[in-house]
Amino acid sequence: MPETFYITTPIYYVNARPHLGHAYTTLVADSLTIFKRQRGIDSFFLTGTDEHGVNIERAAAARGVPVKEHVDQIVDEFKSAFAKLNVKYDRWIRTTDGYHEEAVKRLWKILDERGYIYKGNYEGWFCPNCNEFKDVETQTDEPACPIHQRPLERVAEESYFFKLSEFQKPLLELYDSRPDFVQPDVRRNEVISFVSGGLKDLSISRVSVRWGIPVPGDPSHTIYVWLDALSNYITALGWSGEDDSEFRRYWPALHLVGKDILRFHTVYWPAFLLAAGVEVPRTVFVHGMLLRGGQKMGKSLGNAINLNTLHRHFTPDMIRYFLLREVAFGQDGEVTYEALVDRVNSDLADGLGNLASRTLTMIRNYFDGVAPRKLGEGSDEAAEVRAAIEQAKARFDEEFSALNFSRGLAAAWAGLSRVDKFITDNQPWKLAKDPSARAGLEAVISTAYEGLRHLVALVAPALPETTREIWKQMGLAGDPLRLNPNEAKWGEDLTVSKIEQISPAFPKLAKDKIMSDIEKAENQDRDKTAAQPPPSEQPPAQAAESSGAQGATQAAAPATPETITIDDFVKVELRVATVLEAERVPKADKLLRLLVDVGEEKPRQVLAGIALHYAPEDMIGRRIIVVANLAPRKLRGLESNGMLLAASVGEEGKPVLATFTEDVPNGARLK
RNA sequence: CGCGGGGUGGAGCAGUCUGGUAGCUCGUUGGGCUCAUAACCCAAAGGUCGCAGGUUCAAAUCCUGCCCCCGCAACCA
Repeated sequence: MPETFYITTPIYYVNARPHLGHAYTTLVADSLTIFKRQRGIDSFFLTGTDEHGVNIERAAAARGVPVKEHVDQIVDEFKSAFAKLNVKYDRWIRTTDGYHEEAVKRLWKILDERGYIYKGNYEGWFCPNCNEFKDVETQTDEPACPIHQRPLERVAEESYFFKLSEFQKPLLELYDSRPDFVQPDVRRNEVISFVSGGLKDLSISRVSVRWGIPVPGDPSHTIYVWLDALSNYITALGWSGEDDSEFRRYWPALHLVGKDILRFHTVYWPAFLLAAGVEVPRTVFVHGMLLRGGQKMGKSLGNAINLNTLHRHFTPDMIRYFLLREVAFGQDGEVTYEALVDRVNSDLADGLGNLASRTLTMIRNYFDGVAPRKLGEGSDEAAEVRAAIEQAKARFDEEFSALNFSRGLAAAWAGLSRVDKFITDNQPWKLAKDPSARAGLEAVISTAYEGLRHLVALVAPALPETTREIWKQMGLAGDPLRLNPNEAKWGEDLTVSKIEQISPAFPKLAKDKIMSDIEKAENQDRDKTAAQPPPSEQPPAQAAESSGAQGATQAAAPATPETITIDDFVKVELRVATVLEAERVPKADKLLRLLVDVGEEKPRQVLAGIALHYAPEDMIGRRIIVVANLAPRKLRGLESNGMLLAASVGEEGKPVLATFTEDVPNGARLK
């Protein structure tokens, strides 16, 4: 059977706008597909969108739009974002596609028939953003999702369960017998340790969610979105359908996923497949997160890299190359615009682009535009160049196959710089002035051209657009994206057409200007974001990262500055108070326990998260403003009866207490 | 003992699994060259690889202990 290659990205959850994180995984998959296709491997690249779940339902409702219309819009955004990045997937699956829904139902039936599904009752906490049930210690009345910091929902309902608990052993055997099933090893260890700790049966249906695939035979339930979503990897290929030829041809897959969705792909998904008697994936490769300022991108507003800003200053190839070269795939990677500009300038403009430019210019000037193909006897140094290129090709192949893109590209660039050195060492511009050195000149230029030809084909997966452009400028026929660099022979016969036009493939970027432009754009974004209503009012703002990457958290709806009436305002009872006592709350970094006199009979206990900026002793005797009619809330086991007012300063939201400069009695009301 | 990541020349990082001359990009200094996108080539300066022990012929790498930084979570009503 001929070798095939099937690669998938996560399907992206349509409650966030496409951002660099989505782009990252997708670009990697695209490049890897090009790499495989060059080598003659029958390949299939799948991506798509995950569109079911409570959260989507609610987001649509909040916008007052039918759910399908809502998701259609966001799907379009994803598609156009990827199109702009020059991504060429083979299929885009949507979990709302009819064929997918039918196949998921069939999967359910198989699991049911095989006895892995039973009906029970579920009671617990659910995060609508993660689409996951959470084990939380219920210290407070309203536990929040550890990832999204938003309130969890209490769910107590009838539910179907999947007997995940039966798969602890089979899964551990899988990890053990197939070390490459989960990669890299750090992740593998993480999963093994998780599964070793025991597996509970998994709730796989919801009665309160309508936007989903109905459970066969019991339409009051919908199928758990992760069961629905994960299935896409096989349903996309027609698994269990009328025509399952693609499934038989391409499955099992290489799944690229981010570390945030590790468990779904390495525990639940193979368990579902084992239960259904379907072959498990070939490999789940877990990549890291893109970071900015050491933080997961998008976490705090303002640090996300905006795709539009990126497109204004950089071509898709530059973005793609940068991500592949700069970030060690599998690890977290720091991403900055400055690093991007530097990379592009040194590797692409000064490196590849300049080598092409100088080589082609000499061909035009000395050979009337037709590349010489006479390598001649070949000096020792020419042989070295050839060896360097061969080595670059071998290493590139090895590293790309192992998904070490960064190292592969570094190897290619080592070859590139060997050619640069060769040109400089041999000074063809001097040979050109000496008619008797014609043969030598031909040999030098032929060698440089040949080196460039091999390198351009080699790095095509990382630079699909520009390598094509350079290829054309070089007067070469065919498509470097379809050429197997390993089959290209050194000095082989070629038809080379005359070099027509030489234009820089990568113009050098003006760093200072770009940096200042970007800064301006980012400040504007920030201002816009700041003007948005609070998250609870927004449609799908928070990113539930089904992407494996991180969220440029943006509002999907236009900003509508909210106003309140005077009636709303008078509901808030602000009163002057004096701090009587203050102390740190044990084991809490940020929390102070205050006893304040609000002019009532008894002082009140109020908790405040200001301990990082105010020492307890500084607080005593201070006159402050408290919100007096706020519902009591327990924090760290202590009841807080009110909230004190403070300005929130800077990005970190450093608190600065509100106070009076004149004498005001305790309990005085503010209005 | 909450979880995780990290500490490598001025900056940012790789290398650590599989011990064996400490590498890359940027920056700095000097030189060369002029075909090329003010680019390319050569040379140099610059590192106790967080600290302390241990294993070893040999440790950035393995083992033990410790220090520091950064996220996340628990607390920011």
